[in-house]
Amino acid sequence: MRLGQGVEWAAHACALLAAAGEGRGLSLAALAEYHGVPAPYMAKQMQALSKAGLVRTSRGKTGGYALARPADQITLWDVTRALNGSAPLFQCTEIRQQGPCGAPRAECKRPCHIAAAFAQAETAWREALQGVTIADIAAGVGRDSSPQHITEAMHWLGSNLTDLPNR
Amino acid sequence: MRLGQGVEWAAHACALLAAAGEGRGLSLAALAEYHGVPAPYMAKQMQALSKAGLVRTSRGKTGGYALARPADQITLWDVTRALNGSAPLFQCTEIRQQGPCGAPRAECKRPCHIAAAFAQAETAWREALQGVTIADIAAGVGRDSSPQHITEAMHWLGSNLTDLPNR
DNA sequence: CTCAATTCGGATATTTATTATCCGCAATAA
DNA sequence: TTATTGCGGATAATAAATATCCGAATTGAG
Repeated sequence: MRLGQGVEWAAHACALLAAAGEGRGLSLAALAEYHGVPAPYMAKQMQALSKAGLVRTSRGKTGGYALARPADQITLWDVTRALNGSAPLFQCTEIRQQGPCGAPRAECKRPCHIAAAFAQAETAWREALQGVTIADIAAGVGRDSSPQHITEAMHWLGSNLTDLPNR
Repeated sequence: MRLGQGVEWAAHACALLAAAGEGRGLSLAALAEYHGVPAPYMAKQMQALSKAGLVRTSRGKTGGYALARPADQITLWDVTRALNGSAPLFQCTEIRQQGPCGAPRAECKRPCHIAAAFAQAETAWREALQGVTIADIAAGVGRDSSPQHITEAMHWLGSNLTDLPNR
């Protein structure tokens, strides 16, 4: 089992958009080029973010993507759910009701203990992701990078930024 | 993304073996029949449990499976890892090093912040599963079942149990 | 001690989901 | 109007999970 790598791409894209600043965005081509990934597939991830309301878009000559709300109000869980869906990791098929000694339906009002345990574990996972925002990620990256690298990246950003209309 | 249903089957099988008692086991055919699942595929799950050392096996005329250690020393994480592997849910492909502004290797000694956040979330998930044992599951099932159902299941167990050699 | 019954174990097809891509349509700014 | 951009559905290629089979090993009975 493995989380789709689209989640990774989308998270990096959000972090980059956070660095772009409020109301400013990047085109799909710029996002794909910055991360060195194929544009058509990156498009799919960005569309998912748009559909989930995490980014806002503008079409046309100066179109592109920008964060729909401040970076400290977008969590990694939001991104994960947008791309990977919110379906539970563990899906109970109620095999306790099958077989020669299957439990009668009357005793199955509450979920199976195994399913309940997995649901609780998944909640712990989700809450951990909800505690990390895109702003946290962006701040961390800035802290780890050398001033030289930051200058280089900011220059690249400056020549690719686009102002999005005030929604 | 979804956890394989083999995990569910294996967890139920372990709970049933816990009810069988110390040193007693069930054949593959019995395990499959009890849960109403195809035997050949159940075999695959049991083999994985055996390979991970969670159950011990005995071949021959009176062979079968039994728990390798007390049920309160086998956690749901053990079962999950045995069947699903211990590979991380989120696999970082280090795209921060790619593209025109790729981070130099010298700044990538520590893991990417996004990967670190997912690793932390996965730890929370793992620790939750480590806190639930097969004994907990078995006790919970017993608590939820009617005396009538328990009697029925115990009778079925009694006519299918097999004593495994003292390893 | 031999043989036959019964089991586990690894290797093998089939099905399903994910990944990756393309092209026509709608929308926007110059 | 026109060039440019994102959106959406449809479509191959790839990986994973599912389901199954047959050989090897072991045990109990004869």
